[in-house]
Amino acid sequence: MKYWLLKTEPESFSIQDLAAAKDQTTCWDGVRNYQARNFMRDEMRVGDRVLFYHSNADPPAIVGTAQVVREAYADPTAWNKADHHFDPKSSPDNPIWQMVDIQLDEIFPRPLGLDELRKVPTLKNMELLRRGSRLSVQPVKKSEFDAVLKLARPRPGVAHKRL
DNA sequence: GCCAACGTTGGC
DNA sequence: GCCAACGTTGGC
Repeated sequence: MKYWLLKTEPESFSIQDLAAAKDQTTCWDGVRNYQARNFMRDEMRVGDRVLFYHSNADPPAIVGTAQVVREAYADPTAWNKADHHFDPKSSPDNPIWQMVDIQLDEIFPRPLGLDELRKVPTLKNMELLRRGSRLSVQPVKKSEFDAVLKLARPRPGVAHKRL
């Protein structure tokens, strides 16, 4: 099983939006970066765990977790002229861009801001915390994922409430 | 709103 | 295939 971090601007799609979605599931459309697409297309598998990150937020923070429930398939927003992420190079015959489906696991009791994450030794080399890191789909190490979960729990050993 | 850090584009 | 110009991302 692999671990990932997905970025989203909460103004366009937040973890609260995911919680309100049908089956608490959404397609992750709009990715228009080849490296990010390749991670989704080539490596993401059903059951992989996802850290949900709010960028351009106050504070920028990891706000919860999700899991992959459908593997990569064509992103139709790329061939919709009216869509903000329209790409003329993409078509139903040659989709280029792909997306996965994710389902909410939990919203953390509190957001884990960048400043707090930077204090955790285990997360020192996390891609998210690297200077100039802009990739919207990032691999996360198991040790990093576990450290984030530990930070999110109110107290060790207390089971979290599942939504 | 600034700007550093990237990715992409297009002339050559 | 180089690389300058340009656009975007995203923390601050």
